[in-house]
Amino acid sequence: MATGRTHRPATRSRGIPEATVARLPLYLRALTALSERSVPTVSSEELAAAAGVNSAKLRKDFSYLGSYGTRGVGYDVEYLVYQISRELGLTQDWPVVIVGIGNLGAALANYGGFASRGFRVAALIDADHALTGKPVAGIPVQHTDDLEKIIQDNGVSIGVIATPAGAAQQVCDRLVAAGVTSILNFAPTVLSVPDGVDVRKVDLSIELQILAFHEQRKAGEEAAGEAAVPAAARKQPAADQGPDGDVPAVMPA
Amino acid sequence: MATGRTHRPATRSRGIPEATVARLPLYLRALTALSERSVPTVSSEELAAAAGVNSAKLRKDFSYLGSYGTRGVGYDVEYLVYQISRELGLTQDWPVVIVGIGNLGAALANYGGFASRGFRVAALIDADHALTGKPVAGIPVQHTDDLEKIIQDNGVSIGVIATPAGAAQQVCDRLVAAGVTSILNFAPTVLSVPDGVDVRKVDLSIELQILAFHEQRKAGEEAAGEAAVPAAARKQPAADQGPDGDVPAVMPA
DNA sequence: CGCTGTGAACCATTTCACAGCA
DNA sequence: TGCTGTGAAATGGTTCACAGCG
Repeated sequence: MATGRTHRPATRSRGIPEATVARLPLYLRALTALSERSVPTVSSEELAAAAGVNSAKLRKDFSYLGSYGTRGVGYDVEYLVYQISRELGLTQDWPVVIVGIGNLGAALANYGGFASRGFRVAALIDADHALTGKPVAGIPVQHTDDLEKIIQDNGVSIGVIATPAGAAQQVCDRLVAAGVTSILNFAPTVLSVPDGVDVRKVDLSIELQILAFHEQRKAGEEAAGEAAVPAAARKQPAADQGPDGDVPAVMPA
Repeated sequence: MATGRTHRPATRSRGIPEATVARLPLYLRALTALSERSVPTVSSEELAAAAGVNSAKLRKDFSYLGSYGTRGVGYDVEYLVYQISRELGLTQDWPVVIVGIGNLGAALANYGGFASRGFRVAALIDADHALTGKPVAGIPVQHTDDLEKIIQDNGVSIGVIATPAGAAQQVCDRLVAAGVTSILNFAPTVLSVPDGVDVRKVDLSIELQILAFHEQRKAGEEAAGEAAVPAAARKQPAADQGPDGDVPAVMPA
């Protein structure tokens, strides 16, 4: 979900639904694997299984791109790989900067998945002078002072923020001012950006919390009756009121 | 969204929409920040701004939890923190294991956001004997051989997979067999799991590809020269290199 | 009066089911 | 005949707009 105020009201011309765009990389990955095994064609059923979706959805998705299949046969793997790559803009080179070279930033710099598609880590940037010049994943870290120059010299339009939360907005502002128009944010903060700038966020803690929600519910169902919930809680900075079951509760204070 | 074949047919009783659940951690984070600043109450408008959503959505979301606000006033911060925490299951302790202690696994182990909520890193597991016993983030890495025992001894129900793609399904199967019912997957693979097991995935490469799609489109619009997005993005025309020739993204390890 | 809570309208996405082509 | 491509229905989510309460 793009976070920024990026609600393009009506994506003119080739309006591909956002949900479809989000699945294209999935199809691409599955197709790439098939391509490596020299599989010439796939049916929507097979490809859907490999991508983890159902076949009707896949066919509908592809129908937004055009009619690239052959009835009675399926899809040509190589051809589809190319079409999807092109649609995603992966047939061009995307220089990317990573700002914040801590544990996570270093992991990202080393992540093979970047280079393998159209992405290229153009620079690593950190505010810590002690890191400046030190190579991480074979690339010397540069100092934040030079951020603007780095962006401009490399024609970077995509930035990755892996700084602590406190620094993220500031870094974001500088990236945007320097010309970056797409940001992948790993810092646990809501970034505000001007219109026209896309932000996507990845938040580990949020993902875990969503899992916890479902996990909790499973535990509840399991113990059919009430009064279940194992030895719970160790958290309680909560408000005065705070039994367990949801009392019709009225606000305290 | 949860990836696994986890279509629970009818979430009875407290049917909180998935989309709402996904936003609760966002609200919680914003509320926690307010709580730290000792702000007693917030309006839906203010809280929505802090969480990066609009106020109508926020109010609708909260209405699924119950009526925790006061008309004419707003929401009591502490009380809401408690209610949302409880709803998400964060009032209990969730031991988590991280499998695959490469760059990413180490970054995750060091990630403060885990511990700060109800999550506790119960164990780090890796297949590399050279790592066994070595402390990462203060926790000694254990060997994959002991995976089942570790899961059971610690009562772990949430597992994080940060292994290379090739090992992910196997690790997943073992985790599930040992009793794990929620998985956060960082490996670029579609995991198949039995019903009742939730899988969420985080894929860096996919996020970047989605950004690239929008970025490419911006470049196109710009060329059309309209009274649109001023964004001064520039990117290398880039050699429209071959359609394929890319390697499957493999996670660092 | 101000702000929450919520029915109802609206919009996006998914699923169904089948027509139509190779 | 088999599988794609796609209208149409169903579902899920968002936004509107205002009634109702503190």
